[in-house]
Amino acid sequence: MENLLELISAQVRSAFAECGYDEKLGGATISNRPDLCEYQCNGAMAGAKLYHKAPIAIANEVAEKLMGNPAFEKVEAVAPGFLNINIDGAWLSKYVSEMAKSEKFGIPVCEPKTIMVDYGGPNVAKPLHVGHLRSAVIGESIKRICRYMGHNTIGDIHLGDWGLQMGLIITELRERKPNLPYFDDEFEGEYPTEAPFTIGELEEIYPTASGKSKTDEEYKAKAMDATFKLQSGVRGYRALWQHIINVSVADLKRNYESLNVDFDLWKGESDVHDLIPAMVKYMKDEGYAYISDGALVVDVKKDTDTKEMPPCMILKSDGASLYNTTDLATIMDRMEKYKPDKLIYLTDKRQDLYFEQVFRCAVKTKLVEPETELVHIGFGTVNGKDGKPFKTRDGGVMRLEYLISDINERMLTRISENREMDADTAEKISKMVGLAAIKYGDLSNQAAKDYIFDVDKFTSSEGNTGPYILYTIVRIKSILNKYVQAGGKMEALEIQSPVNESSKALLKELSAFIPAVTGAFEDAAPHKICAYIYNLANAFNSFYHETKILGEEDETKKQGYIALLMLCRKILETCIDLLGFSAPDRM
RNA sequence: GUGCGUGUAGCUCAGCUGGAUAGAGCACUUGGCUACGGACCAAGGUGUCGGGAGUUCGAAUCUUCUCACGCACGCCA
Repeated sequence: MENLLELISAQVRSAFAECGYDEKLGGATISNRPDLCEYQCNGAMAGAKLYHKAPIAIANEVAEKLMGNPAFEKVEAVAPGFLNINIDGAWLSKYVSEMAKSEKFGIPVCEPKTIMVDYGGPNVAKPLHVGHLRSAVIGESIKRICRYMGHNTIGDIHLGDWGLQMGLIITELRERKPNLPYFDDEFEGEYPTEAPFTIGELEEIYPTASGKSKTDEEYKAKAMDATFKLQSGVRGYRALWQHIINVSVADLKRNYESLNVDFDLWKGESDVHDLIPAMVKYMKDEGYAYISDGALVVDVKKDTDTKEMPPCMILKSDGASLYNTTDLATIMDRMEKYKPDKLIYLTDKRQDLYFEQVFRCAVKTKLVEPETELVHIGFGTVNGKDGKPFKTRDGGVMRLEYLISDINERMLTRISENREMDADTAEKISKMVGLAAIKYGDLSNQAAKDYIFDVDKFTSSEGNTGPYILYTIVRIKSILNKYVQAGGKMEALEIQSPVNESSKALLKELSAFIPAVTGAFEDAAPHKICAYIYNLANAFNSFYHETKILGEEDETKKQGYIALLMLCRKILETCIDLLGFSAPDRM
């Protein structure tokens, strides 16, 4: 379906053309003066210069042509040359009614592309903390938006499961349990299927080992040796590594599940380890890579650069691979296996320059097709109320798990204050509302900016918050429920023409669904969906307070309201699903 | 030093492909359920859009200079 603004613009454009002006002038926008009109077109003012005519004269001519157009209730030319438009109620309701019957509310069918979203990026054996929140939450939403638009979308977690960190863990394990068969070079039997540690131990082992390596040179050397042995395939080390992955991934899955985040692929850095030698050889053979200060690099400078652009490093001077190497090998692997048209990465914005280098390198070395889109979405920091990075009270790193349970507890208290329900249900609902609070709090901000994680604000049901959106949905569900219980039918209901200002306002908001979602997709900006549903929820609540719905005696009108509510609920639910959370039946 | 980002109401944030009087929410004040969820709704005041200059009929938005803060700038990820 065509977006409503486009339909309006099309009418205005042809009016401009009929008057002998460039039709490009006819673009309409939502009015920024809702007290004067609903939609506006400013083309007459832009046209004044082109045609050496007073803008108001042009506007008058165009307005004249649009008079009597069934789509409009009012079109007037206002000094100095604005075209003020009000849409016809019946025409609008017909449009919205059409939306309600269309697949995906009329989102235009696109030519499907393959899009890979690389997000999450946790390291194994390390607990998730606040820093992991944004990548997961924003990435999940972008993935869902791409998918909803009709693209073949693949989410990959891109685990940090290779390198020195693994060597550190193995070293520390060896210190503690030297008698394990994994460390016995003579051992030729089957290794145990059970891991010799729990997730709790693992989470403690890594920081301990990391701390030791910073002060103890000998220990560090051991860790590097262990890393080397692991990477060269020593059997016991590989078996131990597999245990670490298994234990850790099981825990990660549980954590991501509680965030309603799921990945299609659980690939990691280790998956491309074997591809590196061939890739390096290729880059050398084709003359892309050369030695500089001992390291192997690819130049990625461009003539148009206004800034310094360091080369992209492929191998360190000791010959070891690094972050760049695995990322490039991953790109190569993805191109081969999935042939993506677009790759989207979500990381901290401090990696902007890094990704620019990697992308340029991938293009230059032809790892990707010239038309492959490479996008890095760098997000800002999660800060506390003091504007500094979010910490626990004692200044430590905040574990994501604790952050979530804090919020859930708060929601649980709120629910118990307001409703009577059994403990299990209350807990379940508090988790749903808590998740909405966290995700909406994050997603309603522009990704690139830092934001303040304000627990009081996020969990409040007043203002632009997740709980407010959920409350609105729950309210609609409750009304619809009552309607059904009273024997009302849900089928073949037609949305009727607006009866008052608030119902027209609601219809207008509903009609803005298509541009809201397509806009969020094009800019990879979930906050646009938040802004949209906040407006929609407001419009619904105003309508609700002004209109008697179930008490309406005119049956046609009443059914029209129910149809309106059903659409409103579906659109809200669709949108929060795109954001990555869902609404309970009660709260 | 070079580059990137940010700066909008007391606070948290929208708006940034130029348009009319710069918007929300919170906080503050007041009003509203014998109609469907009052976790709601309605009404009210708040601004050198960091500052200067320029382009334009018209600038928060574009250009340029400048200030403040943050970040990144080859062997970390």
